[in-house]
Amino acid sequence: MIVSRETEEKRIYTIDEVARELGVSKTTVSRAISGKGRISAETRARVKAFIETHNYRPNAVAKGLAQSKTYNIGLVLPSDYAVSDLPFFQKCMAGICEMAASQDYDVVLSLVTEQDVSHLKRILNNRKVDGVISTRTTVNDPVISLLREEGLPFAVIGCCDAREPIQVDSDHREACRELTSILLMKGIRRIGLVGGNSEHWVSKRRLQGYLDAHEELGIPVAQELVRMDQSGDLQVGKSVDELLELGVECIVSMDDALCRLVLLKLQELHVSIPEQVKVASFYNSTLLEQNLPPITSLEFDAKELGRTACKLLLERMAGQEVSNQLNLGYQVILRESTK
Amino acid sequence: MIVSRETEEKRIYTIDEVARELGVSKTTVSRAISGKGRISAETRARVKAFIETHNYRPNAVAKGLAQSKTYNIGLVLPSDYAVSDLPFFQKCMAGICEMAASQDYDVVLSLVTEQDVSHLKRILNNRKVDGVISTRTTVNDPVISLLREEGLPFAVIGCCDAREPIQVDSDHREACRELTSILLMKGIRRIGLVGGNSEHWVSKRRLQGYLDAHEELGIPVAQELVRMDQSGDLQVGKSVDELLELGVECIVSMDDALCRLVLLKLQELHVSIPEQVKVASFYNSTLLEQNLPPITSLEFDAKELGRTACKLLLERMAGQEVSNQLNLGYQVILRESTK
DNA sequence: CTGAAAGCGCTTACAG
DNA sequence: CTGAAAGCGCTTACAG
Repeated sequence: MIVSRETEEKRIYTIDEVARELGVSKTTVSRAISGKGRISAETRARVKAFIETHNYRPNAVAKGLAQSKTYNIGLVLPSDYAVSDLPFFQKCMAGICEMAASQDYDVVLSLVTEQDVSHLKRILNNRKVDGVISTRTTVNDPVISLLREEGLPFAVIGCCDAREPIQVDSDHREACRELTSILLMKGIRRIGLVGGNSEHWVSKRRLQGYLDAHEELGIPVAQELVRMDQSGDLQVGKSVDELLELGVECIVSMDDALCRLVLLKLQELHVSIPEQVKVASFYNSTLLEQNLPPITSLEFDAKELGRTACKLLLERMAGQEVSNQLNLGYQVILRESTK
Repeated sequence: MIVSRETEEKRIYTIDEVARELGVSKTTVSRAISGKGRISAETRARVKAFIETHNYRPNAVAKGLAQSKTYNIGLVLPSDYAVSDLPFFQKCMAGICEMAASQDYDVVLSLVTEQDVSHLKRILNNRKVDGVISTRTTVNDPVISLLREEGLPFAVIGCCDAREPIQVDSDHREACRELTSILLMKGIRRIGLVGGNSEHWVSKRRLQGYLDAHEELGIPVAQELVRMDQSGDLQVGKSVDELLELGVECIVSMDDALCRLVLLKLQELHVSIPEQVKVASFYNSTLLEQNLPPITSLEFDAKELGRTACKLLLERMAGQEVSNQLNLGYQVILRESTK
């Protein structure tokens, strides 16, 4: 007897104590729980029953140490992203957590900026994770450099230069190409493009899709209609002014926050949508939900991106061969704003 | 010699190997690193130097096991929150991560809903965390029940019934009381209140502040102007219609998402702000940034809430006595929408 | 000031 | 099918 009756409920057993109580070795208890190694059905049942009624909960950290695993994966989030991106990251996070939990892995958070990846460094130094998922990639991404140096398995949601990392992404190039094509085929010629940080891979890919669509249809691109590296209401407002001057027929924004700024400016100028100018955006987030008129948008399944990235990462961590690149689909949602 | 020259760079040492290389015991190495126990300055310097040049990084998991700690705290986030709340949670998260990292703790994510707290249960069962921070509280909060049962130290950002948990919050009652007072003292009498889930403590507190302000000034509350449990554009739109019918002079929304719906409806009805109806909101998030006219709002320092909750939790985990309740400040930002 | 040894709570060859 | 023992990589009384 190890504990008094009164405290039995709250007692946290160790595997040693369980073994002693049952009169077996801890090897046996371990096997009954893990399912590894031969063990008689009867013994297993006895152990399982005891564990159940006495609420024995194996210490995952100790288990990890014995197996040289942490059962943690690191999740790198940019701490400097815009509000409009939040729903995207939130959904990624949900997908990642779900998949990780299904294999009894936990998710350790690391917030970084492009200037400061020290938080991730700390986690890697402490060896608190068996793998890492990063949720945004930039050109010369310091997170990726760090991860490659470390030699830890990792996945990115997005893409990067290197070949080894697992890269899961929506096909932004193709999505933007299709959206642009549709607009061009409607006879809309002067399509303005309002984009964010051109050092983000995702921006580059989208721009490429926009250019591809024009090339395919043999329609020359008017470079002055392409406005990258936009941020803030003043800059976007100015760009909208200039685009209107240039006779733009449609303004495609690379994210919903930019689109919101475009919409505010158009409203201020009393430009009616879609009569005078058509509008399209990305992400289809709640930020633009309920807008009048409803806004044409691309949609990506962020949760599925998270799930997939996590699944592939776990497989690679388990030593399986996994494909390095995977593009998930997207949807074009046509609404009144481009009618 | 343990390793060949070529692989030396990448070699991950154990404390045992470091000790052997230096010809000291691992006790000594441990002491040199932790600073605990007596050790000669010279020995310490020698150990430190070796560690530095050979890139020895103590295994935090093993350290944790030896100390019966995990060096992790759990962060419970509702996975079902609205977009407008995201910046708030994001900032909390940043504050928590920052404070945790400063004490070499990591943050393990747990996404739950009011219906499903199984993810948190898993983490508690695995004993992967030494303490927990929850970022939203509801009446009969299942997260809090679980945490109290478990007997783990925890903090909430928000408030709850129990007395033991650490509760860090903005003073929502007082904030809403002050905002309402200001409006009442401007001579505005019929103030509509559009609120969210009335089972959320934060909603209750705000409502109380609204009522208090009226009572203090001896102004009767028109119950029909109070609209709790609002969500979705249809319901909010209908409430706005009805409030206007009732001759409302100002509409206070309990969060920026609700306020956005109110604004959309007012715009649709061509009601001008602030001439015909005044408008105020909470959070002062980017969701309403750039709105014309600018919206009067309360502001809370979410990052500081996160920092503080984490700091108090870490202190309690270290066995210190800490105050259970702490209210942080807020700001009232008066803008054109209530002119 | 320093070290040998036990311990944190598990897993897993190895032997029987 | 089962168990004794070594090991995962640390910390920490205890003794010297």
